[in-house]
Amino acid sequence: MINFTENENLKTLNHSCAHMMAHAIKHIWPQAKFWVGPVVEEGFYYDVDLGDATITDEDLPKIEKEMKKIAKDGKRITRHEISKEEALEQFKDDPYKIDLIQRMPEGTDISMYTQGDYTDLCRGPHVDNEKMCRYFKLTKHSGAYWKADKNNKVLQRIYGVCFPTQEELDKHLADLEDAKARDHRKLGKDLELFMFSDIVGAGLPMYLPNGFTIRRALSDYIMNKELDQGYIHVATPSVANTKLYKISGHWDHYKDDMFPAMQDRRDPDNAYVLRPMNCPEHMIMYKSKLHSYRDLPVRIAEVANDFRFEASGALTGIERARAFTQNDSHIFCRPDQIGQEIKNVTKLILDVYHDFGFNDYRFRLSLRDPENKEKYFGHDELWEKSESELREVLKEMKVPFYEALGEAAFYGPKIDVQVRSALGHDVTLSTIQLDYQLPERFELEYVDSDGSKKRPVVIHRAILGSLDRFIAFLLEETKGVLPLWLSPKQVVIIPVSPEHHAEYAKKIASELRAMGIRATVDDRNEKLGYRIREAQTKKIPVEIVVGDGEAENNSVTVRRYGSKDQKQMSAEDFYKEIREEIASKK
RNA sequence: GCCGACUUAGCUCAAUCUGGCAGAGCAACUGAUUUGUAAUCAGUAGGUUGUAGGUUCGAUUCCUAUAGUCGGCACCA
Repeated sequence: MINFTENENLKTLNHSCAHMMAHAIKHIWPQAKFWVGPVVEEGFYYDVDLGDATITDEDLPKIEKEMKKIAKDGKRITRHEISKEEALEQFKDDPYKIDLIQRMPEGTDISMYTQGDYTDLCRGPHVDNEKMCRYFKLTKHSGAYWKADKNNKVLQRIYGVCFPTQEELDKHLADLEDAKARDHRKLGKDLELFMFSDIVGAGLPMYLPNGFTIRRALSDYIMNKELDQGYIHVATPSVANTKLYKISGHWDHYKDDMFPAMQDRRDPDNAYVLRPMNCPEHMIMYKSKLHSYRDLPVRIAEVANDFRFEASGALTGIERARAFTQNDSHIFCRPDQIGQEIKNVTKLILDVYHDFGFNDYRFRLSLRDPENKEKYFGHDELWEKSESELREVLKEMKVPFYEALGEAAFYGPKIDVQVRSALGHDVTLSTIQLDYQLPERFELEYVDSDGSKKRPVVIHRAILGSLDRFIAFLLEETKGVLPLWLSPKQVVIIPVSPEHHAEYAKKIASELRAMGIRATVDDRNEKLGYRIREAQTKKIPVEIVVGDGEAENNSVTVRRYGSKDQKQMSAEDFYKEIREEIASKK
């Protein structure tokens, strides 16, 4: 997918197109006042204040029509500069422009761009003439809070894309359509992986047999990886007393994002909540016995159900749900072990991504917002220390990363691994979080070599993130064609004649099942072509056809998903081949 | 939560704009057919049009509320 900010020519063109859209909007709504109209990864947008008017779906074609007219008219786009004072005078009736101008340094000249009867304040650059912006499409619109603050007025935001040629525009629009076909919500329905019900409730996924099979395979996979790395697995309850979250600090910081508490009917002092995360339980578990400095790190891991009352507008299939399953762990270590532990986790992440063949991900160092320090626990010195510890590890490991202010957890900075969903959402898949706060709040200790009590550090980490989000991403990456080892149905055996060959087909299936391979027989009374077609549309990785020839010499005819080639081989050879392939997780 | 839109059979969609008996394909079921690599034929059944109100002689269609879904915004420990 094209990133519009990466190509200077495309960026300029789209920015000019944003101005042309503003030009058109001004013709239709003369009262319109404009905020900003930048080029972003997915194209351009402009934020507009239309007074009491809001943009609806019907408005986009109207604006497009006016834009077409302006483009055809082909006015030159010209630049001139005025002083800050002149700008303030010229835009004195426009609070948005005043806001922008006032933030510019004293004494600087402000550049203005004029095209026909429309003039806008802008840094530029722009194309020479509006006629260059002929090949555009307005893609979506929405309300958007002024300055991204929900207490501010909602402006109307309109998104669009612009290309030098019609062909490129058409290609891009077709690509956007294709992306919709890989949406995990569509694949989840088509492949019968999971479902939702408005009676059960919004954001509460139910995994169907196929989806559950994938979850179990992923869960086994990651737990085995963790066992290799010295993790220990535990299970803790999905509800806890609110006291626990008062100690952890979540009650103050996170209550609004939790499901409402359940009050004990007999005891007004007791209430329980569905847990939004399982760190506090692991803290309590650590604290339940005395730890020697020799025993650290202790790596407590759990595939845990968590519940967060996400805003209704945030729910997105199983990518962001209100009930989900984290692949969570808390590493309790000595301060001198932090670097090595973070390195180990980073390696594990890279290892897992390699297993799944992921290439398109970015490490993000998530730091505190220096403008909003009161949002975070802990003093400056500790934050600076933690942030630089994480930064050092990434540098040392030569993992490319970028830094993002304001993305830290309230208790500490993070290393997040970001991926892009089919629809272009930037989501966190894996996370590593350094935490000095919870050990403090839970008064965790270990006995050091000199016999004194010391405070351990906690590293929170999730590799698959949540199984749910991971499945969503995996589906979109693979277009629903999962690797063999994860496929809910691995092999379907199709007897040429259900009447004559079903017995042999069932024999093959039962031999495969005895090896732990998920095999079924399709001996429905349908034509062979029909059953082949269904195996393909259900994306079953291996289909086997058996008839007289195969039954006679104990062989199978194998065809793989997406291929028209067939290969006849002995059943024994096939068993060997498929077992190796499953074991290799390819 | 905010702005905009959508919700019709198990699924994918018509009919809604302009109120007047709600249709199709696939899937399901029944029967015929007995199959060698992407859809065999015929038939049957399937709906208080998300839910609750309102307007109207009459509402899937118009209005209000509500739930869910979708695109963004905000949020995302």
